[in-house]
Order: sequence, then structure tokens, then C-alpha cells
Amino acid sequence: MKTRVRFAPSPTGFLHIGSLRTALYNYLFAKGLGGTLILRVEDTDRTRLVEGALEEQIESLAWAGVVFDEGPHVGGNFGPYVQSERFDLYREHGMILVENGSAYYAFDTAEELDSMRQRQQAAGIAPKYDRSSMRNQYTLGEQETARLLAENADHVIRLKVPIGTEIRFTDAIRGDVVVNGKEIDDQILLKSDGFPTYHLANIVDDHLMEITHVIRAEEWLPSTPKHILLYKAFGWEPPIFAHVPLLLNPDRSKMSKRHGDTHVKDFRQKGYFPEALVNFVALLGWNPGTDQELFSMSELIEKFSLDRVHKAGAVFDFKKLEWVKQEYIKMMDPTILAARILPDLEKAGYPRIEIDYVAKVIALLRERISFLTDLVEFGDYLFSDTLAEVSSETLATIKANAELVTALTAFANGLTPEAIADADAFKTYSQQIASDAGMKMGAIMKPLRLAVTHREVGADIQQTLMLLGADRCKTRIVDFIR
RNA sequence: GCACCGUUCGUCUAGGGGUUAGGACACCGCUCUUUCACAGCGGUAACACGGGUUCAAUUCCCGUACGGUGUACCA
Repeated sequence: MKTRVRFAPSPTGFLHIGSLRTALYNYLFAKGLGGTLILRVEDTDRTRLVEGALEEQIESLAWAGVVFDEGPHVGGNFGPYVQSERFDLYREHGMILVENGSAYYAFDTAEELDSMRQRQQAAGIAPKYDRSSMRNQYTLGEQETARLLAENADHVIRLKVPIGTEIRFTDAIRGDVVVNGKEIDDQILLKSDGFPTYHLANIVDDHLMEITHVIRAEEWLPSTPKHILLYKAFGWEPPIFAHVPLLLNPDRSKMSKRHGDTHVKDFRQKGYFPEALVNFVALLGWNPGTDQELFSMSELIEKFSLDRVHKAGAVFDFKKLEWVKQEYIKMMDPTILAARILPDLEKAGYPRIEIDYVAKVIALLRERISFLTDLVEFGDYLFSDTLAEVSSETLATIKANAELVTALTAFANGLTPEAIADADAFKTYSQQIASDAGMKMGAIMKPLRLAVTHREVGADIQQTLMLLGADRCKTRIVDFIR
């Protein structure tokens, strides 16, 4: 049987970083097995819909490199892939369960349910639908139920959880899980607005879409027994379940409960590379059992397996993400990086931004920047002859030093391309200047850097001068001490 | 409260009946460096606790503690 997995988000907001990881694991799992990844939109809660959320989620996923074989945006043979467009299907399936005795009508109002829960809490028992005392098919009787339905009274359909059963299933990550039937609530399957709840829609769609593995977040683990019950009630074979551990805040609470940078778009806007974010997030809860830390997407696909997914939640460590991001800046092809930063350089209005040249700049400065976008400011003197402002005190101090001014002038006057062509030539040349001026090298290098770049820190000075070219350096030094 | 899931350095993790418990990030120190970085080397640091099983338990079993999730006409 062909492996088919799905990622099933609700379009209620931006794509969460934890959702990215769940989607990624589904993607890696499917691709590693030559299977199919499906996007299914779970929009059955009509009150929580957010305009544009679906588009944003698909876009963020695509940015990260998670692509779908089937879904509302790409089509497929198992559609529609949006649950609100499958409305009739759920009602039909709900009726099947009512007819075979696995589900029943209930007419309770929200207030009635509230007071039921309050009574239960006061009595110190677990809040759970009380089939024997509430207003439903069983307590009301056949005739009254038929009458209420005929007059279109508000009603829901609830799952009739068989008493005295034990539900067990094997989770691909956690092993055997056993739950006593008496712990399971008579879950609502169809709401009074006619829409299904997650539980029903999920099972119907997973079955109809021939999903073989349900890889989802750990928060679903407690409701999985309900799902198993539903499969039984339909007489269907359940898929294999795999509940991945949660992503945690530093205080170990669920990461989605944190406000701040938990959306993929936040990382994207800050300038993280998708490759780095994916790499980092993949390792939160999974590892191949080797010392390798850096993986391309194809390596992840090749190595990923569910049995190496951890059971415990993982704290999202921003410091480690920083490191991964830095590794990518250092190892990615400078030309590719140049292409990515080009729009920002253009926006800054810099004149010297031919791609090959920008690639050279990146190769020179990549170890000193945190984000590629830092280059716009950090490397300004390489892209333009309009230089940063040097403070007047600094300038005055340098100009007041006659020896230094003489040395810098001499440096500029004698400067040739050969003198800065390599480290040795540069050393020879500057030592000559220094000894002529009766100064130490160290006393000249810092002012030289300042004169040419107008900045106090930067890459190796000889390489900087070489990239700039002798003429440009000359002009800048002369302008600086004038 | 109840149910379920979990617990190896601060963090991500490897490991697994007999190991000096391994790696990575972070942190600290040293080296390199005419800046800032990078790089290299070294260091601090962990099996939650209590019982059992066993010649031997961090590893298996049972409890306890702690943490997380769930407990909706949300997903």
C-alpha cells in the first residue's frame, strides 16, 4: 500500500513553528518512503476562521521547502481538500453511526451542559457527558426525539462510547497506549450548526483520503482513543498513529502558549534562512544517531525515521538556532547568498552591486555578520563611496597627530595594486611606511582602516584594500586626512 | 481533581545490565590574530527519588516526585 500522510492545519492564524515541524516530519516521512503528502484544511470551526490564514500557511510552508502532492492549492484525486466543502459527507457519516447505534441525538443547551459540569465538579467527579440524565435520544424516548427533530430543534450527534471497553492502540513513537472506556466522553460528532467536530471530520477524511499514517502533535494523544472508537464504529481499519513531542518554551510550557516569535513568518522576516530553520527544527525531537548536526533537506529525507523521534518535549533553544544559522552563512555558496541579498542592496541604493562582486564581499565578511541583511550596513564601504560618518573628535585626534598624517599620506602616495596584492607584499609595504615615519605598525593600521572604511571593525585589512582597489583606497585616504 | 504522556549536563541529544556516560549549543580559559570575528585546543557540567529483579542497574519492573498535555457544540 502506498504511504499517504497528511498535514491538517486550521486556518486560524499564522503558521506556528511547531506546526512547521509537524508538517516537516510528515514531509520527510512521506518522501523517504516515496509516499504522498496531502494538505487538508480543517475549517470546521466557523467562528475562528481568519482571512488569508490559509494562504499564509501554504506560503510559509513553501518557503521552508515543504511541498504538497495533493491539496486545495494543487489538486488531487481525493478532494475537495477543504473540510467546509465536504459538508454533506460528514452529515451522511454521522447518520450511519446513528443508524448502527454508535451515535445518538442530544438536545441539551449550552447552559444545561454548563450546569451539568458544575454539578460534577462540585461532586468531585470528572466532567463528562451524563448520558442517563441529560436530554437525549435515550432519556427522551423515540417519539419525543422524532418530534423534536421534526420541528427542527437544535441538536447535536454524540458518540456513544461503549461502557466497559478498553481501548488500546500502538503509537509508532510511544508504543502501546491503553485507556479505559469509562474515561472517554461522549464526544460531539456533529455540532448544532451542522458542521462536524474535528474528531468526526478527521476520521472520515483520513479514511476517505486513504491516509496510512497520522503523524501529529502530542496534544492529540488523549483524544486518540475516541478516534479508534470511531474507526471501530465505522468498521474501518485505523491508520498508524505517531504523536510527536511538543515544542516547549524555556519554562517547558507548550510553545504555542508563548507570545513572541513563534510564527514561521517571524523567523523569515528576521532573515533566517529556510535551510537553517528547517535543519534546526528537524533536530528538535529527532536525530539520526550520529554526531552530524547539519543536514540538507535531501539528507533529512534520506535519514528520517519515526522510530528515532524522541518521546519528551523539546525546548526551543534560540542560541542553538543562532549557531545553525551562522553555520549556513559560513557554508553556503557566496553567489547564492549574493542573489538573496541583492534586493536589499538595491533598495539601499548602492551602486557597486554586480553579483560576482557581491559574492566576493560575502566571502570576505560572512564570518563577521549575524544575518545576511547585516551586510547592507556592515559592508556599506564596499558597495558605495558614500561612507559612514566618523565622529569629529576621532577625526580631530587623528589630524592632530602630524606623524600619523604624514604616514597615511605616504601610504596613499606610494600605493600600487602590487603593494596590496597579497599579505606578504602588503606587510613589506606597510612596514616600510611605518619605519620611514618612525612609527609602529599597530599605530598605523587602525587609522588606515578608519580612513578607508570609516569603520573600526571589518575584515582583514589587506583583503579589504585589495577588493576596493588601489585607486579607491588612495582617494579615500586623501579625503580623510584633508 | 481525573486520564494520558514524559524525565541523561543549563539546552538539544547519543547510549544502554558491567562505559573514564559520548557529541553539539551555551558558558569559562588558552592559542592564533596589527581590529572584530573565524579557527584550533582545553575545561566546568547529567542518568529525578525510593524500592525491587540481578553477581551487577543510569539501563528492566513497581511506586513516588516533578513536569507537560488533555479534560469544549476549538482544532
